[in-house]
Amino acid sequence: MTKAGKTVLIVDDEAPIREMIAVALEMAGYECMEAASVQEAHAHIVDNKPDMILLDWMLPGTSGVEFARRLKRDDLTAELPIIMLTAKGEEDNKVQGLEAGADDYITKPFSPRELVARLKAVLRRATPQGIEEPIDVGGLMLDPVCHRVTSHSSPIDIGPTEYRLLQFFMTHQERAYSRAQLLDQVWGGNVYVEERTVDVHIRRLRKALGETHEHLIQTVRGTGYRFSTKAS
Amino acid sequence: MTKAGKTVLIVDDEAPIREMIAVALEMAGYECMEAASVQEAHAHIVDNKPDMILLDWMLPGTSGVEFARRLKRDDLTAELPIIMLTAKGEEDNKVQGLEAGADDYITKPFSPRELVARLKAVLRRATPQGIEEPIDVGGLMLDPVCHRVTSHSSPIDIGPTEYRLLQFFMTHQERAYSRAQLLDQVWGGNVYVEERTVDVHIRRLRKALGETHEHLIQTVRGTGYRFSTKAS
DNA sequence: AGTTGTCGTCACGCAAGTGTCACAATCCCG
DNA sequence: CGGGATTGTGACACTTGCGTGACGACAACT
Repeated sequence: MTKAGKTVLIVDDEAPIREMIAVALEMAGYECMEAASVQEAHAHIVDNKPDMILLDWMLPGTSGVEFARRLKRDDLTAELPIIMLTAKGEEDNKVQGLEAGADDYITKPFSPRELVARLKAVLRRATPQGIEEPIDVGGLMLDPVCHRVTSHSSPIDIGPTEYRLLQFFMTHQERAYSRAQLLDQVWGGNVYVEERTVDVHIRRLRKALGETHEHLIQTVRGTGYRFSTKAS
Repeated sequence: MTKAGKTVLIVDDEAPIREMIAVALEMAGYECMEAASVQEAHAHIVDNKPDMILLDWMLPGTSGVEFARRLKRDDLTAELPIIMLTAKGEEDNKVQGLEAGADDYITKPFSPRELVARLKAVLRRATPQGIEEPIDVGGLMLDPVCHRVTSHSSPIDIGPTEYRLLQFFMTHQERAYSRAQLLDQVWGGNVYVEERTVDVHIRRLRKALGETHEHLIQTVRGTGYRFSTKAS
């Protein structure tokens, strides 16, 4: 299961360094964008909306710190996580950097491994999860917080895909979806799988739900499937 | 009902300074205890359980930083807020001090007012050391006060990390956590370790719990883990 | 010095999950 | 009541994720 690769904007005036970082990050499954100056960076941020920024301390023109501070002041970009890069021996800048709003701070040289690890940590902290309420439909309950499905409080064991499928259905009841739509919504956009694969997972889900609840998933012939409490 | 005033332990080798600080704090409504050395301080911490520590940078024998680091490493005292005191001109130590685990940092000389303000801020931030009741789940008991885990009153030997992991689980039952979330909550946000490390500690914990209780920690495939009394 | 205990990482192997196919069952419309 | 189209179902190989043991690094203590 490939999760949606996060996009990272690398801001550094030295092209080789940018390249090196980009390669490292792409190997770790991230999307990369590069900018050599604050102006370029700003443009990227506006129209490509990266998930986080790697920002060099020393930059021509506006310095990195200055830029960081500016980003943090702007409401639109205040939430954007920033990791500052700095050359060795400038450790004193650390406090200054963090106070400017950077979320973390790495001194060059660093190992790709460390970079990726910190990046992960920062991104992890930055993504809050929506408050999720349990959904109950006639004794069939799905609790996103516990990641659990129960039928009259006895647990139902299903695989990850069936879980996502059921969750999607329960949050989108009474409406018919084509196999293509389900692939988009449940499997995630850019995966190529046969449409009939949906059928198989529907089958597995029905089986797991048992006679009590399987009728909730209805076949809409020639179209797809539908989750409904009303009989068809 | 304990009295409202928080207890502050002042650690400094110069008696006049300790006195001065003590007077200032008592006027602000705090209880004070004084220690001239690390040994004294340690004794006070163990049997008087102060709410926070004012720690001088320079101390005879073990230095203040060293002491702070030691306190933060020990689970029993890790939550204790620390404010470091240092003479002017040693600002470079700031980073070092904060990294050792200090929560704030004041340079001498300082006004009583500033001291009290910062102290208040730190105390406010500090996790309220709620009355820690033992948690019992089907014979498995974790006692935060004694820092001990027992299965039907026979002790279970686990490492610090497994202890924190178990404590987190027992105070957050029934809910599924990703490895990333566990790293945040149990390891602390600013640590950079592989996510699979969680697996290993889960394993060690399960092993230590034995067949009697290991089923309490459930694997949520594709997501993470969950502590639950209900069967999966 | 050595010893002990804990931690983080890795490599291997197994088991669960996934996607695809072939065939059976069913539907729908002429 | 055929016959083509559509969906249900079981089986299969392939992939992925997790459990597990081992190992080196490091710090604290002897």
